[in-house]
Amino acid sequence: MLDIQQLRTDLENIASRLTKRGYTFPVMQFNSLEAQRKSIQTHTQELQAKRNATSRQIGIAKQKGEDVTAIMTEIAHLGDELKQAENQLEHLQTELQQILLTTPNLAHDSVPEGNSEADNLEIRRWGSPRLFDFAIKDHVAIGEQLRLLDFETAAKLSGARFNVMKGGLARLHRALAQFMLDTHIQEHGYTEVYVPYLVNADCLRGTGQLPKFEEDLFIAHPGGNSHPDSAILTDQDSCKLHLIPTAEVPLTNMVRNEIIPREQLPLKFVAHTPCFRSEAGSYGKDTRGLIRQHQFDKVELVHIAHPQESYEALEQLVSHAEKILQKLELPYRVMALCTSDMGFSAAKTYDIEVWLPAQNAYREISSCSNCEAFQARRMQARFRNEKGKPELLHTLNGSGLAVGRTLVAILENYQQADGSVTIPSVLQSYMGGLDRLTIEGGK
RNA sequence: GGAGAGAUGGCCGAGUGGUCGAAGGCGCUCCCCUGCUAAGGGAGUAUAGGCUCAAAAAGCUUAUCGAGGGUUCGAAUCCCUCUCUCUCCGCCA
Repeated sequence: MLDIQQLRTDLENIASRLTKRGYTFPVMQFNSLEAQRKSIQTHTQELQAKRNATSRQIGIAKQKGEDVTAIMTEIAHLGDELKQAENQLEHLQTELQQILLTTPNLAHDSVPEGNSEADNLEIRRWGSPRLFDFAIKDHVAIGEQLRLLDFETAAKLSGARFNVMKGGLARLHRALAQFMLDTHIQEHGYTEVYVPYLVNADCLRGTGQLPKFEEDLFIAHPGGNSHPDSAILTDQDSCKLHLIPTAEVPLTNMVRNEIIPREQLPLKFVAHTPCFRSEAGSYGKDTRGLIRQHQFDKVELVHIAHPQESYEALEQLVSHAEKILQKLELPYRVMALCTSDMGFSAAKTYDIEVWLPAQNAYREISSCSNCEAFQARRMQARFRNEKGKPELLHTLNGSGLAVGRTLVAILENYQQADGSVTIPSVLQSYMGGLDRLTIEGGK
């Protein structure tokens, strides 16, 4: 959420900066609502002040035993007038709030301008793609031939965009998550956190998924839709829980409505969770394989930082995610997303893209963003600054990494001519010493 | 699932219709006193808005006592709904 003060005083500048992100801010509507809000709020508060003063007088008069009927008749219709004004004001505030809640964050000055992902800027590359002297298979072919990856069974259980992994592959998947968590808590100073996978609407509003992107989420009603309360309470947040689309949501919302002591900053959290996404807008995209699933695991990194330190924190966050790929010896590149390619809440985003031989391309495996105060303002997440006053924090998040996609990268980059897959050396201890996935070993 | 108790400022805690944004205490900040330390005296100490103002400062003002409704001229206080916490019983991975 943007700062409404800033919008009032610097509207044209902000609107033009949002245009660079491909967002058209409703300037006229905002101005008109603001003008109305101003006059009606002033009017409302005058009426409230009058009511308060009069009521106080009545109290004093009654204590003295004086007759109050004169004062009472004087403000007889104040109540109705006030109620009407309050209703109008509330209506306007809601509309303004709606605009604020659906306006994306402003891009940081260092973000490259652009109209599509083609305008993203490559920052650096690490490693070089392996040369193959046999026909490269994609991860689906590799996994299915090893009989460790089973989309047919997954479809029977749940439908498209789900997967079933077995044997060594399931274990490798688990090993990856463990390895990532261990690296972040032991080498990068993160606090491991276990979080709920179902969260309330306030959380999703806090991180920016709601109200704009509800169609991307899965919703869970207690007792399902036949729940006796669901008919009446459908619109209320209380009976609606959403499956988390990323652990960013619960991790970041841990500081919602909190004031964090300065000396505790930065907070660095890591969690391994499943993520659930409806992928409503991506029909026909990445339909093959593990790349785009309704359910996938991710190890998520979140920083809660002092505003002056958040851009330094972003660089650290990216380097922490990169470290995982380096240890796994997977080639990757780091991209600075351009203005039009960034997510709703981000002020600046780096994507890490891993090399996938079968696609002959780098594909996103991590996205690391500094949201500055955008989420913190929605969440009222603050710290006590040097003057002792509460001030909005900066929040950052990044994948460290997406486990499913990392698995894809390992299968494809470590595939062998005989159809087996060697296991990266850092993972072998997590696999009971196993160094290779084979058909025989998968049983 | 059954029975009961509760939710007040950074913390503890008083407050059951009227100058209550809220006593008192702790903590914190500043000042005074004091060889040092300890003790003592005084002042201050919530948050988010709005308006005035070029701006700062300041002033005026509104809202907030778990959340949302209601009653009332007036609600921390009364009524309703919800959420959460605690105690006891039952059930349970």
